[in-house]
Amino acid sequence: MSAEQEKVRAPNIRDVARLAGVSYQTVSRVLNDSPSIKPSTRQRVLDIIQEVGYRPNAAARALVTSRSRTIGVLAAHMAHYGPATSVTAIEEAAREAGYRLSITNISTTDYPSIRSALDYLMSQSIEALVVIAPQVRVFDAIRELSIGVPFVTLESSGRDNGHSMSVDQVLGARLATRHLIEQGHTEIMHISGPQDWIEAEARMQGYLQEVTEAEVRTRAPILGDWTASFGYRAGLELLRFRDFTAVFAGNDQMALGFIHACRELGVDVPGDVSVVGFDDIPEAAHFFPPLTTVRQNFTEIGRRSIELLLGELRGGGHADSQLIAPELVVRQSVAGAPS
Amino acid sequence: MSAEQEKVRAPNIRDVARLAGVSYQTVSRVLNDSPSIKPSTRQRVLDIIQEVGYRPNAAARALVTSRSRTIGVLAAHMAHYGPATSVTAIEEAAREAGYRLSITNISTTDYPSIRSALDYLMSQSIEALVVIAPQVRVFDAIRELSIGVPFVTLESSGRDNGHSMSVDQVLGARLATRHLIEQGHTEIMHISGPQDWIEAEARMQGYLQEVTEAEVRTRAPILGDWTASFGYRAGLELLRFRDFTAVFAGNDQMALGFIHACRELGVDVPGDVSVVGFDDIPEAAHFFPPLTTVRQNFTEIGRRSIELLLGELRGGGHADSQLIAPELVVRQSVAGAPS
DNA sequence: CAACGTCGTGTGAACGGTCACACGGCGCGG
DNA sequence: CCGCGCCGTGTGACCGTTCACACGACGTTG
Repeated sequence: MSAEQEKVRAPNIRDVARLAGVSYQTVSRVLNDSPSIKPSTRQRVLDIIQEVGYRPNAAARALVTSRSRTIGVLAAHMAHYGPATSVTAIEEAAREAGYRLSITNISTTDYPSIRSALDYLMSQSIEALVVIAPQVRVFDAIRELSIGVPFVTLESSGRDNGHSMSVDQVLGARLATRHLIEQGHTEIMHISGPQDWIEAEARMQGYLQEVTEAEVRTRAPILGDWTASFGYRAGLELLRFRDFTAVFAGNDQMALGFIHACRELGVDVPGDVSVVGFDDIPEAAHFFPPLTTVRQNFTEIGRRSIELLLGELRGGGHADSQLIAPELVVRQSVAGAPS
Repeated sequence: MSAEQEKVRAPNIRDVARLAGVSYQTVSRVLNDSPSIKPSTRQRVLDIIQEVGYRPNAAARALVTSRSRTIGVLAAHMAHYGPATSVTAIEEAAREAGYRLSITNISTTDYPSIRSALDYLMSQSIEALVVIAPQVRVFDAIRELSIGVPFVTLESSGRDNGHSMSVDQVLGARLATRHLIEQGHTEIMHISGPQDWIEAEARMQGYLQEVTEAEVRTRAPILGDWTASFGYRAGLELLRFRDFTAVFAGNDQMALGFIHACRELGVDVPGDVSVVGFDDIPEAAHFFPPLTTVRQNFTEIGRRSIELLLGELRGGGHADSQLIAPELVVRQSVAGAPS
């Protein structure tokens, strides 16, 4: 009976105006802090707003200004560490700038599913789009559907379309591979991510570049799926022929799985085989052995992607792609090549 | 010059109506598939819609119906495995039901920050709210701010407010502890999560209950922060006195860190000390040793929370809290107590 | 002292939909 | 043959805000 808010319409701008003894336009001006308004009037309006708990209606605003103040996020595997971390940063930056986010996750990357996700976002009249779905297919879809809003793609280095914001995957992979080579390894396997992921491809390129440059024998990478389980199974398979002394895994999870397989087969890491991962997930420092890996700053990526988008939204001129440098984190999963 | 869409206003419902030779109301009826409409008319309208690429304007709809079709999500630590997984499921379920999500993440759980997050969501006139921020404080804030929409809290078992949807944390903790006891352990440490997390508290309760029931000596749990690093440091500290033979960690990460410490100090897991975790993150199966842990189905939680909210939104009568059973996953980090 | 710019404020229309209601035509029962 | 109900469709109002423009008062300038 006390808090029985029986269909009491929320106060609108005219209610506030009436109570403050001004016109609705004046209230609107206060809301959008327009310069020419008498301080005393402003204060009076502000007081009333506070008093009645007035909240501007976002829908009405969006309707009349035709600006939704919404940024769409299209993510694949949003639950993974990297994307999730970036999304968090994106959300924070967007909120700070007065934008809201509309996130959608795609579980499969087939064309219809991308299309439907994009449709879903467009139907909310997003003003900009962030894509964290680093599959080649997604980019094709975006180009093809030619969405009419500024967009930025995360984690898509190498595929420079003028709208990307990513850690330099190629460089990261080179760092990892070079580290292995510097330790004297000449037989280096690469367990890659899925072929259609741009990140996976870029890391593979980096590996390949470094390996050929150092005139070390190139080996055909094996294509995984990012999971620890795959790393484990791949390890079991690979270790039947001990014709390598080091492994560069496409991410930390696969590295973990691989190490698991090593242990099960009595192969010592790093004694017999050295391993380096990619991402530096928070757990990597506590793997056994603590994993040498390549750190990417996902937060930075997220933050800067919104910055870029916002700039484009305001300024007009669209900013260029940016590449963020990754960092090799040396721990204990790499040793010199056994003789 | 080709795709130069110079400020061409998107087609609206009246444009479609004109082109189809009907009134705008008829188009509206087609959109909301109202029953009484001649099939031929409907088809004609549909064709035009397709042809001109008409998209109903969500803002206009929201304005007139005063239904935003938006569900708010308030998350703490959205980048963590559990929340991220739940959010993914929530997103999918919501989208399927024609709702969109507005997600906001809080990094600190002080009152102002919760309040501002809630404000942010309310200003978007969300129709319902999902809270994945299992701190006591958050609940108090919600109650106090008495948001006028149905809400559900995830991961808050034990704190039954009639709106929760969670895995039974107490049961999970009992399962874990009992498993240890059944293996003959009588000196069991518990590394808990932060005290103000409801989950942490519930797991501690479960541990305490089981331990007292089995008439095993109770030990004061140590309060951690969920991170692997904490588990590691705690391990280093704890292992100075080897007065326990088993550890129940509040989550898998802390278990990992603890095991890391063990290894560094030459303590064998599970030979000298048994360890069980909580969550069953995908990596847990590949830890060394593979971690015995308690699995919670985060996807199920997310899915069902939306189901509950949707029911309340449609039906009216609000559903009860639900508890989902966790599952003990036995791997290799637990052995019998050393004599 | 008239003309003019500036300040602070108000008025009408528009944004793109839905809702409530009205309306003509047609089949059917009394 | 008239009245009634139903089917399919149209008309006006309204949701809550901003935009374009107008307007009165006042101070300044020629």
